[in-house]
Amino acid sequence: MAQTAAPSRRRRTDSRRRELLDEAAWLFRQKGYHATSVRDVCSAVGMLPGSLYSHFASKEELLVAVYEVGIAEISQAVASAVADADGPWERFEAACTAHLEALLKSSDYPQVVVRVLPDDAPGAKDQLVALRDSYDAIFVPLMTELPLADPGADRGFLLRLVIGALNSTTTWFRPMGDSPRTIARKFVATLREAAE
Amino acid sequence: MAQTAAPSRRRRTDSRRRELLDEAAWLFRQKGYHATSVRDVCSAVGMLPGSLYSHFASKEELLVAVYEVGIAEISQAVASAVADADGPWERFEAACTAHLEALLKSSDYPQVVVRVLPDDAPGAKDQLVALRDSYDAIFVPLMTELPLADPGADRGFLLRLVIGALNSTTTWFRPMGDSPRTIARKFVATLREAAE
DNA sequence: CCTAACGGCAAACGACTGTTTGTCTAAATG
DNA sequence: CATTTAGACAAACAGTCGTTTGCCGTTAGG
Repeated sequence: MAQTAAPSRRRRTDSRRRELLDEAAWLFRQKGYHATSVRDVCSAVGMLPGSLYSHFASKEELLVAVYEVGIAEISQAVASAVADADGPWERFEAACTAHLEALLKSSDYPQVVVRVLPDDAPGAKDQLVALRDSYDAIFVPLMTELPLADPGADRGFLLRLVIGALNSTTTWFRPMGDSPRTIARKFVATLREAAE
Repeated sequence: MAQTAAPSRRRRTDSRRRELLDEAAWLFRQKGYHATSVRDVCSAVGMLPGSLYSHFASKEELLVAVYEVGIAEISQAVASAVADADGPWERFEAACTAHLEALLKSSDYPQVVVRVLPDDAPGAKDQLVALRDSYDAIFVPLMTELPLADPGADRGFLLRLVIGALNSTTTWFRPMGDSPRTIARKFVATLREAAE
């Protein structure tokens, strides 16, 4: 018996907050954290710079909020893709496909997580690192269940290289080239031949 | 009959210029381009901010100079390592080893090339992109001569993933863990099993 | 209906940004 | 020895940064 009727007030301010988040995600992805000013974000949504502080306590907290959405989006995409796949390699490929699609299509949020390093916001570094780690944790069981040619292979080592390779696609990906799904298929095929 | 005797004056100013470059490389690698101010660099070498402009026309030109050293260092390391190796896979592994050692040991310069994106300095973007491309070109022949299981594999695609994976090591590499040489060996071994 | 709360505006805060200027000093050149 | 040259200093430039403050209008809750 908490909030029975959704307050329309809350809804209106939330939409304004969401506008700020969307614009911040776009700008952070495009120009990076330091090259994006609070004034850039606010003017893009038709707001004065001081008004942002009604929604976020600081620029760093704004970044954390964008990070949270980005991690949530890509985590959910990967988790549900994995749930629909059978077999270790199939789950792994499903995860890679979902990862790339979340990163390269639709939303700006996940790309912010890749582009903006935790060190860029020293005051929020711990939160950003924790968010990144929470995502990596999704991949860990997928890697450990993978039947590799060398069962004693360093899975943590492979995991970091895999995620590094996947994230590097943001540098060179072009919509007219291979689709994210195709990239993931080629990528996993290469690794799979090594394992069996 | 140009400069017969090396002027000690020139040497003195060059060493000062080198100090600025070294400190800029350290700071750019550590905090990024935008988070590093001209005052940071100058005060680290005991200089006033305006004096930097006796050596570099702008902050962006300073970045370009650091980039050039970084590209030169890693290019030379890879090229000479490749020259000493026989066989396509051996050359490829030698290149990866040299790449990682140049990136993870000794110098700060190559890491700046990985961390600072060309978009961070819009006025120098073309120069920075050209420098990056000149390095990638070293790897192209190594990839094309690689005897892969699928001879029709997309070599350019693989090249980008390989470099992305190698560069991602800067995020998680710790000196107490695997050495750059060991990382390169494990990495190439995984790929090689896939190819033969 | 009243009142408390809140989003947003307007304006300014001090700190810091990259860069320019004019002057001084010391070393290299003829 | 006289002259040129250039690195460094000192000081300031105009602009931008993230953030704070006081106020106003609207709106939700009692």
